[in-house]
Order: sequence, then C-alpha cells, then structure tokens
Amino acid sequence: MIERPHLSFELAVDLVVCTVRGAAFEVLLVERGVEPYLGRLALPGGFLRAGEDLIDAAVRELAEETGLSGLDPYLEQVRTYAAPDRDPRGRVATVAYLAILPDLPMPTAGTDAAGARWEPVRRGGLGLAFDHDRILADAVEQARRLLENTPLATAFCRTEFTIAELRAVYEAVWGVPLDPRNFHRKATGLPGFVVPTGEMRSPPTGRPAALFRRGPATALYPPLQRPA
Amino acid sequence: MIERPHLSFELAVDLVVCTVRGAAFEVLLVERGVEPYLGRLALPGGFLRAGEDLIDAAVRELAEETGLSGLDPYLEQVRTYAAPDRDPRGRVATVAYLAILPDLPMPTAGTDAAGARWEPVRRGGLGLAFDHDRILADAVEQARRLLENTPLATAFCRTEFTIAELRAVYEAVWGVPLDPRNFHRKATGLPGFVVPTGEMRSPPTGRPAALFRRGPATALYPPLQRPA
DNA sequence: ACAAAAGTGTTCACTATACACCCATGC
DNA sequence: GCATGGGTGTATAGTGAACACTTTTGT
Repeated sequence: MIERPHLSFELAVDLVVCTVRGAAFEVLLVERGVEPYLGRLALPGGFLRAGEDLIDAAVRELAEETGLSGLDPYLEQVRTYAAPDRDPRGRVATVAYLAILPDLPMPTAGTDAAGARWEPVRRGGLGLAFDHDRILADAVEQARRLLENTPLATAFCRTEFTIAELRAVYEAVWGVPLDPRNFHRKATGLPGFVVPTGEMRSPPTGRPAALFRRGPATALYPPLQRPA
Repeated sequence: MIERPHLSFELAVDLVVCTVRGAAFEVLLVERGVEPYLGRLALPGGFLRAGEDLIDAAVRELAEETGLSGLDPYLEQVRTYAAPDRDPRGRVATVAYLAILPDLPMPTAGTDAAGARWEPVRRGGLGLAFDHDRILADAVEQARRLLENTPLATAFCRTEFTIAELRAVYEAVWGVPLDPRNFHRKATGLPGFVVPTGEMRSPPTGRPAALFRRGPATALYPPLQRPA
C-alpha cells in the first residue's frame, strides 16, 4: 500500500424500492431516527462494509429493510451522487439502486421494516431528506424507460401473472391508460417477453385469464413505446 | 462532525472520451506511467479534489487530458464501479463518465495529452488496465442507446455539420450502414433535432450539402431505432 | 339472461423501407 | 459530358390505434 494523499469518502447505497399496489405506483420510505433530518422521510440505505461490492450492499440493505428473505429482486444501479454539501456529516457519496418488487405483504414487527412504509410516487417530490427527492426522480424516470425496453414490468408481478396485471403495471408507472386489447396482443407477441403456463385464473367476475411467466428475453424488441 | 466508523474510500472519475474519425468509432486512452499496470493502456481519469462534485472532476480531467480548452463537451455519468479488489492499492470507487467530442486536432506536446491516443473501439475489448474494459463496454453501449433517443450524435460533430456527417456518426457507432436518402429525411424531419443554417458546403466532388446546427430538442421522439 | 372481464378480427391511417430519379457541383 | 455525392418522390409493405365482436365465466 503506497501513500494516498487523496480525499477520503464514505460510500453509501440508497435504495429506491418500487412496487405497484392496486393502481398506484409506490416507493418504500423510512422515517429517519437520527440526526441529520431526524423524523424526515428518506430512502432506505446504508454504508458499504468491508469486502462488499455495491450490489452486495444493495441486496443486504433490501433484505434488512423489507424483512423479506429469499426474494429474487430486480436490482439495477441508477447513478451516483457526491455533491460536497449533500451530507452535513462530511463527504459521503451514495450510489442509488432501483429495486422492483411485487406487491407482497411486509413484516411489520421485529425488523427494520417496522419503520418502513409505502408512499405513492407524486410529481413534485415527497419532501425527502438529503437529495433523496432528486434521487427518487432519477430512479423513477429510469424505471419508466426500462419498461419500454426491457421485461422489467414482470418484476412487479408475482411468478405467475395475467396480462391484465402486467398492463396495470404499465398504466401505474407510466400514469396513462392503455387499450387492453392492443396491449394483450403486443405483450403476448413480443418474442421472449412472457410465456404461457397453460394455467388459468378466474377473476371475481368474467372470463378466466391465462397465466404467464416472464420469458427469457432480456430486452424487448421492438420496444413497447409509451405514448407521447 | 460525529464519529464515522465506516469504511473509507477514495473516489475517482474515469473518462470514456469518444469521437468518430473518418469511419471509425474511437476512444481516448493513456499509457500508464506508474504502478500498478505500468505501461498498460487505461482510461484517463483521476481523483476528486476538495470541494469538487463528480461533474466538476470530470470536466477538469477532460480539459487536462485533451489539452483542449473552451470545449463544451457532452458529459454524462455512466455508472460506478467499486469491487473490493478492483484496485490493488486499496478501496477505490470510480465513477465512469461518457464524454463525446468532435474530431479535433489534439495538442501533442507540453500537456497530459502527450501520452494520450485514440484507439478504435473493438468488440472483445482492448486489454486495458483495471476493470477498464468493462467500463468501456458499458459506456459504449450507453452511447449506442443514446444515439437512438437523444441528439447525442450532434455532439460528435462540429458546430456546423452536414447530414452525411451526422449519418457517418450513426454508422460508425452502431457499426451498420444506413440508407443515405431515408436517413436524410428522418434526421431533418425529427422535431428539434437539427436546424438548417442556410449555408452550404461543397464536398471534393458532388453537389454542395446544406449545413445544420444541433436543434433545441433534448430527446428524439419518435426515436431513431437502430436495426435489429 | 345478464354483467363483466378475456381475448380475436378488422379497418384505417400512418410509418418505414427500397429504390427510381433529379439536382448541383468539379473536372 | 461524366462522375460524384446531395436531396426528393413514390410505390409497397408493415405497423399501430381504434373498436366491433366473440368467448367464458359468476350470479
């Protein structure tokens, strides 16, 4: 190890954990229990530990904050924030990760998740601590873009899902209504996007819907373009 | 300042400086003059200084490495790399930036740029130091994607350019031939992409071409999709 | 029978592609 | 004139939005 005369940083990972509940696009937030920004809402996150890569820390924090184990979440890096004054405690750089979960029941006691709650994503921001409104906005924009080009939407759904559920994800995240009939054709026609399981599921009323799983595709071609 | 029991990092910025020269998509590399990886090619970059944000460091490094002043380069964050063993000197996290320049003559003496040179981007990587092959691949993929959705291609051109020059950028970066006639119509027809200056430029032989500047658009809609 | 939701067929407008053709210059 | 590259017109195929219509269930 040679001399290192450079600035020293702490490195954190912040999570933008998203889901769709009902018709709402929501994000997981925690109430801060320590200064600075005591009592304010913030994105869950924490510092890297020895031997950890960024993705390791993101996976660990996600498990801690949700209290859920054995998830196979979609996790993708968004970008890094390191403005000199972004944290009053000193120079802290944070790497934001986008995490996508299906609408699962969350443990509410005995874990870090006790202080966590879902909030609907609103334009104009949520008044979060630090620069977390900006981070949230960047992550949301990335999620909206990924819905166009990747099978990300399937990560919002459980293992088996109907086309109507998949469409609800697009409508909630993009905030626009889509034609159910045309969406059905596009989704089932895109190579590798979804594969039928052969099973059916009956809604409260109406014709049963075919069930699908996510397909092998890692990119959607052609993309599912959102309306102008 | 309260106690901070966490891991300490050095934070670097690495640049993927791209241009199109002739028909080739090229990247700026430097030969390392110190250990580790002495003598190997690497991406230009350096550590953050006190008071600097990431983008400040990227702009400063770009000016230092190219020896060019007064550029208004396109600069965009790619992603961050922080694997525990990526730098043998210790824990160094690096934030990669994509920089796009037109094909300019580079100073070759008296500056850091003396040790810099352009190399064509090849599939399979260039055998760079550290994890720079991976960083380069990620940045190149980002550039290819941005050509579809943003006016990024204009950043590869000088202030005034012909449609044929713009097309050469797409062909070089995507590595595919495009129909000159259809490309002309698309590029001039996309709202806010390019605006005619009214001037003309004569090629060595053939009809003079109209000159354009980049337009006000920040996104291309509909996107200029690359062929499957 | 009726309501509700799933899924298919069809129309029509628009867009992309291929390529014939014309234009403006240097030699 | 001829070669060369710039730019326009046009036929054709393909794609996407709108929506009528059929299917399959629960009550």
